Amino acid sequence: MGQHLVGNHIRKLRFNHDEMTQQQLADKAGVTRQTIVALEKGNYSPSLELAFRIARAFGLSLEEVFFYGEE
Amino acid sequence: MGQHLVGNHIRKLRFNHDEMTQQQLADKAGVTRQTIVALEKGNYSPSLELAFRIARAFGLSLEEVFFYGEE
DNA sequence: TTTATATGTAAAGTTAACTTGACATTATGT
DNA sequence: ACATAATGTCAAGTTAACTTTACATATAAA
Repeated sequence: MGQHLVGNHIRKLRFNHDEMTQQQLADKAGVTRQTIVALEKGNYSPSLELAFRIARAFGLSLEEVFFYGEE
Repeated sequence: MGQHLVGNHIRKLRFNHDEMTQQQLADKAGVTRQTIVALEKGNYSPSLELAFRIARAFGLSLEEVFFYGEE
């Protein structure tokens, strides 16, 4: 796990976008729900490829979903 | 390795930015030169964290360096 | 009360990102 | 001719992202 400098707004965005559930987002992004849970908890940061798919699921750019360093 | 949907402009950007060498970029991004070589060759796509550090090394946003799908 | 949906958590396994180390090639300069 | 810097490539090892499975809790609806 270590300390992660990458954060995200996934949880917040899920509720702003049709109240998307973890499972729905996972399906759209092509990962398991556990992965979404881990990302929301900040356990680790995603691969760049997954980051793109998640941003795409929200119709947003990478940097609207993920940030480096403190918010 | 697999097929990667994520591409980058690293090699091109290196030459546009002070003709930065692979080693210099690696140092700035905090990885080994082998990692830069692999990324330029498209062997794999970086972690999101590394993607941020590389973009930062160029003073660019993530999506100015990396793209999803065909260019 | 029972059923279904959404979320939380945990642990073991797989895979891909990244490291380490080593050597080859090419070009530039002395 | 020799040295040095930049790049290419290969192989084995480590670690973190991601999967799979499983069970627990909470809420709301029938």
